[in-house]
Amino acid sequence: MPGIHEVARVAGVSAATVSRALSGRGSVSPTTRERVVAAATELGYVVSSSASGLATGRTRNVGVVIPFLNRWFFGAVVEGAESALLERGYDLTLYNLGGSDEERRLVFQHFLLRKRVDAVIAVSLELTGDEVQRLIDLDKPIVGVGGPLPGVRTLSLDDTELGRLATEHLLALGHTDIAHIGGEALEMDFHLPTNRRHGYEQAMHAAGLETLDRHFHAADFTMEGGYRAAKQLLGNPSGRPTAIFAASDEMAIGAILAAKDLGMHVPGDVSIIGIDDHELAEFFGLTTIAQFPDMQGRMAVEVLMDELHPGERSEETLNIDLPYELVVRSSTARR
Amino acid sequence: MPGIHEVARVAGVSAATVSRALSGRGSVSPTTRERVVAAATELGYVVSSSASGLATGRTRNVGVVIPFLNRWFFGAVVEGAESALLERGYDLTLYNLGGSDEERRLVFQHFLLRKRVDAVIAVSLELTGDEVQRLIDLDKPIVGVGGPLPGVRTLSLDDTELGRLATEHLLALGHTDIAHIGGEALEMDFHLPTNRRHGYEQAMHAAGLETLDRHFHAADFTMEGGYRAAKQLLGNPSGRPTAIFAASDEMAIGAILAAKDLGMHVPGDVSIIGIDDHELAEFFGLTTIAQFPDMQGRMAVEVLMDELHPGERSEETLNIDLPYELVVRSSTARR
DNA sequence: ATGAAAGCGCTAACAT
DNA sequence: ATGTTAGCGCTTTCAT
Repeated sequence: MPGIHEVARVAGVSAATVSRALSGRGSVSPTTRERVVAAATELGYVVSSSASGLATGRTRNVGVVIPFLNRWFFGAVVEGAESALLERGYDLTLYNLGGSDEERRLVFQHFLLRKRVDAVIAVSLELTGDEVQRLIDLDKPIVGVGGPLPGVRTLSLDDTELGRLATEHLLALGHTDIAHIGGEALEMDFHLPTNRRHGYEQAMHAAGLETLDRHFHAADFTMEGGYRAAKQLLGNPSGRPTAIFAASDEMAIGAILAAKDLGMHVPGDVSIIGIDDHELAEFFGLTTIAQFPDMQGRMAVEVLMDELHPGERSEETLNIDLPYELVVRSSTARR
Repeated sequence: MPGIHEVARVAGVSAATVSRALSGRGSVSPTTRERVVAAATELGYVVSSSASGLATGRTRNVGVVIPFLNRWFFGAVVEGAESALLERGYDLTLYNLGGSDEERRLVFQHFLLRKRVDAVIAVSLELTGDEVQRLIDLDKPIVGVGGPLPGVRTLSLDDTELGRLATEHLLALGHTDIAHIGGEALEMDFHLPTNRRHGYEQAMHAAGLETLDRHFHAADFTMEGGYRAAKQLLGNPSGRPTAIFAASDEMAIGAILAAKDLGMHVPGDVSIIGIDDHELAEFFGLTTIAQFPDMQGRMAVEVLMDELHPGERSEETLNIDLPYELVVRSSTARR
């Protein structure tokens, strides 16, 4: 493992010049640069990130903190972030807070803080004021995905608007008996389920319709939860809704399967819409509102880079609305 | 951000003693240790991993290289590895090779090598001899999950045995017309699909049965692929199989949905078995052979730690067979 | 058991 | 444009 001095020797220059030539900082004549690059390549030289990090205070490494990895949404966000970081020469170190509170404490007390990361991306995580403060104290940029987090730049969806849009799609198709499968309000998820439900209620009321208690069921964002909720909703032949808006695609797919098991046709007997554009949505012909988690990961990286390398225009918006898009497939139809 | 000297000052000792007290290396009297720990806690001191890494040559960081993140199996492996690493005070930096060859080249030439990781876990990845050699040259332990990799310690399933077991389960239930939905042989997946198919063939032949060409379909390991393959297999009422062994749960679930769409009952008209114990398997009542990806991640970490901290007994086995288990649910039944 | 001092490999002022 | 030099913050001999 050759060091910078060996490269310097081979190229016939000083270590400082090698550093400049390879990092692009400072000026180096084209010819020397060429010789240095050649020497480095020949020797297979790669900088030591510890040494470079110690000297500069920058690690070229970003910490990504998520509540679980093994869900479609989170996996996709991480994937997007990873590839965006790689392009910029950054590494991604992953902190999965899935487990215990102990795990969470550890990550904050020891890991994030041990000068290993230059910045943090917090996905769907409600950080305590204290946790945020520690990071701010360290001068480490943070960006939240799925915020908002107090005092932190955040990318988030307008969940109320999403709920409204989904409901309006069903209303526009002539449905009036529209049920909603919502999420249980989890601490970690901010007010996502509540906001989507509000959007649903607003759209219903704006259309002059009542929202019935028996047309709402809460589930846990899984296929099985959606299946069970839909069985309840559709089980009683009298007064069953003609359309269901589920707060996630997995629940919506569960609802489709429940309808089928009840001998109903989708969308003939009941229209179903979800939110996500989950990888399985297309296979099930699910109409949904796409969010783009991988793009969310990429965007988070871009925001960070703005703060890390304050160059041209750095937007000062604290909270950025994420894009979404209605994707109409075959699970919704006119009444 | 206090440094080690500040802690030393507060505790009234030298920096060297702080280092010893906090790292556990070298001897420190219990009372001094206590004072040091108190001072460190009070100041909120955390070591700089760059400085520590530079001084010791160890980073307490492990690189995990995977072909995609956003598949159940890989997510689970990473989750398992992450939590095992966290427990041991290690970080995990993630390299997702999903994308281009360029991405892969970058990761190997620049990232893994830039002295940022102490070891590498390669999941379901066929590394070239050259890639393996570079890592070995750097004295970085590697362990493969889903190997085998040439000259590398590997954890892997006996896929032939898995194929045989799944098939034998169906045979034991009295089935003789057993079809197989296999995987396309992908470069990245070693010979996994081929081996599972061999197991199927061996079990059939051992039972004195023929394997029919029309009872085999290859798919792409997705639900949709399994759905399509099953439609082919079951579409023709004459000569249709009474049981299907799919090489993955996602394909098996696709097959269940296909059977239902054809008006067939599972397991009444057709028994279906998969491999994985995917998170959705229970919901679909799928009989399957469980592999335990999160445990695979944990085991990979343990093997690495054995090499990183050669303590007591370090097994010299190059290739470790992973455990699996038949999980019988409601998708298989007697003929 | 503890301290002093050398250095891990690089970068960034400062000179030239 | 390039070289010299002084650290970055820790760990680890080597003394004591």
